[in-house]
Amino acid sequence: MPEFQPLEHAPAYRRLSAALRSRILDRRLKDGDALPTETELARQFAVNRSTVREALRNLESAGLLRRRGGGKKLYVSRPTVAAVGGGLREALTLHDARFGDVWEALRVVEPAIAAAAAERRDEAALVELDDLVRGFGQPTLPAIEAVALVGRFFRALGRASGNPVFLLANEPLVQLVEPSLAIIIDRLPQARRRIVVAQRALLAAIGDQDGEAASAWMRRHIEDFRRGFEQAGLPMETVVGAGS
Amino acid sequence: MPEFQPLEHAPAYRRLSAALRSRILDRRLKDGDALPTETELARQFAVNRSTVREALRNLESAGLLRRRGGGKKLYVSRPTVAAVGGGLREALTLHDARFGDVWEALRVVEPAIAAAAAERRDEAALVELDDLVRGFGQPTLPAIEAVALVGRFFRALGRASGNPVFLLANEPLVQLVEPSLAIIIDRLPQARRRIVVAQRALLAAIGDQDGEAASAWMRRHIEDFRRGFEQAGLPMETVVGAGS
DNA sequence: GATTGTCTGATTGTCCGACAATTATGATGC
DNA sequence: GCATCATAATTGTCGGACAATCAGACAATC
Repeated sequence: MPEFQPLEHAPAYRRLSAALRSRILDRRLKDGDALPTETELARQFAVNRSTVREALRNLESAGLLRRRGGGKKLYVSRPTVAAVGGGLREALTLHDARFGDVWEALRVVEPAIAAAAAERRDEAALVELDDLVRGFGQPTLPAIEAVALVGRFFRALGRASGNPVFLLANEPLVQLVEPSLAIIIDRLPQARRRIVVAQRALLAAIGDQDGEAASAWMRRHIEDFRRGFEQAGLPMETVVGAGS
Repeated sequence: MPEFQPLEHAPAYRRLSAALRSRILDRRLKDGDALPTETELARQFAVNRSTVREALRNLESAGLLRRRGGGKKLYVSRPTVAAVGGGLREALTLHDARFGDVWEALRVVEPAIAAAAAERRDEAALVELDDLVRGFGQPTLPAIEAVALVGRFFRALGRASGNPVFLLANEPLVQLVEPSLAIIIDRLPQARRRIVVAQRALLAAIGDQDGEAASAWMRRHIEDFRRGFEQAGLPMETVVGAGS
């Protein structure tokens, strides 16, 4: 005998946010559209303004609504890559992802991203990557900024891949790996040089639209990263995001 | 001269949710802990209960707080895989991810998951996979349920991989692919047989802890999937999630 | 003893009304 | 046309209110 399902009596603020969410997902509310005022929404849905506000907070944190530059109006928006990636990073942190887990994913995903970027890159992406590689090459760069540049390099690769799925998968990995990378760059003097070499080789392969070479170099780059991690005295079982 | 940053006067509900969020992330509030009542929170943070509620809605939709089985109390929780994956699916839908993009990611990620699952699977995972394969083998199964079983097969693989990063990367892909799979199973009579063959081979490889074989079969399985998609008359440029 | 009914207090969901601070809007002057 | 300013509209936050319902204690019933 099948068990009964608990009958659902969703509170109004959730029904309301679901209603707005579905209107956004089916594009009846497009990216960039301004939402009516809270009072107006309250009138249309026949609920109190407080209820409307709870529903809005719900959608806001999902990245479906956003405030533009200090204004008060809410606009429909697509979740930004950074926001979605941040949520994923949070989730992974709370699920006790270890560095080894992240690295395993990096090893799988990044070579594919590099290959796709090589095959689909345009001129603008090439220029951006070149700038970043050049910037990282400067030996006087503080560690913090060096790490940030590596992050931007990986993100630029993600964009150059032209695949939004890669873009979104890439982001949390980069976010999770940045703190570890800071430690490595801080402790291992040779780390920077190895990164420079890899980045230059990647840039060349991408310039040649040689996906195979890009993928191979990225594989090497990621392997290097693991070695650096271990040489810096950090075990692969380290839980990522523990320090943040 | 660097430009001035707009000074941040974040509204109270956002500061409050940030405060709670950081307490959850640094484990001062652990998974499973019950939150104080809204009135008590309002007292402690010296804000109005309405403000507290807006902050809570914020965390609730991020999956950091959850209500347990019909109760009223809120408990700290880790975002579920399904919830995070759903958010990712939403984001990808709004970013106009095409089937080809999803497929490209599948081709990269799933073989790696299969290999990891083969190497790290335990008995329980093996039994579960066997059940699912057996269930899918029944020829009288309605299409809807067949699709659901395929989804559960992929999810079980993700769990068996023992890598939370894979688990979370897997989920949105499965969610995005399920509708397409339904169409394929509906239109192509041979689809089921090919899936059964692939699942059986995967199960065997995983039982043998043969990561190489599991990876190879999964690659074939995913290639099959693309062929099925095209034979069903759907172009790879189809925007996924357009119909939902 | 286990289940069911009843009471009581606490808590959530929702509403109403209010007001200061800030932003949008429209009129005004150049 | 463009800058300036007064005015209206909107958000953020507050206080209080009340019905619904949930948790726990206790009594009644089988």
